[in-house]
Amino acid sequence: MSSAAVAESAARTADETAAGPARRATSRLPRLLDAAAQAFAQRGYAAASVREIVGPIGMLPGSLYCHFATKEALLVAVYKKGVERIGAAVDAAVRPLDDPWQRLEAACVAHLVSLLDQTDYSQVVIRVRPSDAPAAEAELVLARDSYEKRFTRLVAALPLARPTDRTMLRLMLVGALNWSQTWYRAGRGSSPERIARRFVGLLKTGLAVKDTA
Amino acid sequence: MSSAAVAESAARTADETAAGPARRATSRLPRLLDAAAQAFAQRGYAAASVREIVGPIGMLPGSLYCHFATKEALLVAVYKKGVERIGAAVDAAVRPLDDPWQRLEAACVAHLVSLLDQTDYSQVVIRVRPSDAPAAEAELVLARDSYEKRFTRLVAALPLARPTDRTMLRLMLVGALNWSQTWYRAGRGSSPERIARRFVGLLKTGLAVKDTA
DNA sequence: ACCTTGACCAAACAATCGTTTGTCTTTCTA
DNA sequence: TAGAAAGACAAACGATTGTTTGGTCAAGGT
Repeated sequence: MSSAAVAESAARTADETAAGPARRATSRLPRLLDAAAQAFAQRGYAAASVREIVGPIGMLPGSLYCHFATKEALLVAVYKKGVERIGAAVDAAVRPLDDPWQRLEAACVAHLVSLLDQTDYSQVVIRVRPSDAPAAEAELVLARDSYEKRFTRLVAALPLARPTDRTMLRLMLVGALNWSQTWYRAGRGSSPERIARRFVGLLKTGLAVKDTA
Repeated sequence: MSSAAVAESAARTADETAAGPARRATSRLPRLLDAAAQAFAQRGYAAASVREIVGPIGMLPGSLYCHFATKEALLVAVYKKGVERIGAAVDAAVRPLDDPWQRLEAACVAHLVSLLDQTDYSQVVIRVRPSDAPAAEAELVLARDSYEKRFTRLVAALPLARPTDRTMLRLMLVGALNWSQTWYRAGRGSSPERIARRFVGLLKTGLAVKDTA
C-alpha cells in the first residue's frame, strides 16, 4: 500500500467509468471526491475537516486513507480534477470559433459558467490558495498555470491597434472574473454569461469620455 | 468583565496613543492586533491558530481573552481597523482632486498600495471572507460595504458618453484590483501604483480593434 | 493609605483535529 | 478454487484546537 501509488492512482483522470485493471464496482472514490470538492469549495481547505467531508456520504474518517495518503493529497486530486473540468469547458467553447475576440469572449463565458453555475470542482481551483497546502503547493501552482496558459494565448492572439501590455490585460480580465466568485449570488441580477460578456465588452470598447481626453 | 464591553472597547478606533480614561501604558493590545493582522493576512483566518498569533509577541494564548471574548472578536477588530486604514488612504488620495477620472485613478492606486505594500490590516479585509467567521459575518459584510461605497460613488461621478452598466464597471475594476493580491509579488515587475493606473487606463481607453468592429 | 481593576501568566480544560491500526468482507486473479 | 488485495469499518491514537480558571502584579483613583 505504498502511499505514492495510492496518490497516483487517485490523481489520474479517474472518471467514474474508469475501466482500469482492478476497479471495484462498489468503490466510493467518486462520491468521496464530490463531497471533498463541495466542502473545499464552500468552506475552504483549512476549515473543511475530514469528518465534515466524509460524513455526508456516510463514510468514516479513517476510510479516507484507503484512497489518499493525506488530506493534502485529497485536495490535490480535487484541484486537478477542477483544472481539468474548467479547462475542458474553455477548450470546447473556444474550438469552433475563429475570430480572436469571439474566442476570448467564449473562453471567459465558459470560465465564469464553470465557476459560478457548475458546482464544486472548478470553484476549488479559484477559492483554494496553493499555499494552504504547503507540501503540495508546487503541484497546485503548476496545475493552475497550465490552465491559465490558455488565456495568455487567447490574449496574445488579439489584434490590437496600439501597443498594449497584454500581461496586464490578461491579469485584469481573469482577475475580475475570478473575483466574481466573491460577490455573485445565483438568481440575483445578471447571469454568469452576461457578466463575462459585459467584462469583455467593457475592455474591448472602452469608456468614451466626455470632457477629459 | 462583560464580553460585550471588552469587544466594544477593542472595536473602537484604538490608536496606539489612545488617551482614554484608564489605558495602561504597558498594554500590549496594539502589538496583539498587529500580530493578529499579520497572521490572518498571511495564513487566513482558519489556518491562523491563537498560539501562532500570540507567540511572536511573547504572549500566552490565554492572555488573548483579556482583550477579546473569542477569536472571532479579534478578527472583527482587525478587520475593522483594516477597513479604516484603507478607507482613510483612499479618502486622502481622492480629496485634493476634482476630475472624476483622476479621482477614480487615485482611489485605485491608494487601494492597491494599501493592499500590496502596506502590511497586514488592509490585506485581511480582502483575504478573509466574512463567512469564515459565521457569528460575525454580518458585521464584517457591513464594514466592507461601507468601504466599497466609495467606489460606487466614484464610478457614478464618471462622465460617460454612452450608457453603461456602472455596477458592472465597478465590480470589474475592484475585482481586478483585489485579485492582484493573489499573483502580485513585491519587486517583480510593476509596482502597485503602475498596476492600478494600467487597469484604469485599459478600462478608460479601451482596446482599439484592427479588423472586427 | 487602601483597594479596585486591568493586564498578564501558568496551567489546564474538553473538544476536535488529521491519522493509524487491526479486522472483516468483497471481488478480481491465478 | 485458493489467494491476494482493495475498500471500508470500528476504534482509537497523539497532537492541536479555542477557551477557562485562578492567581499575581502593578498602576490609578479616592
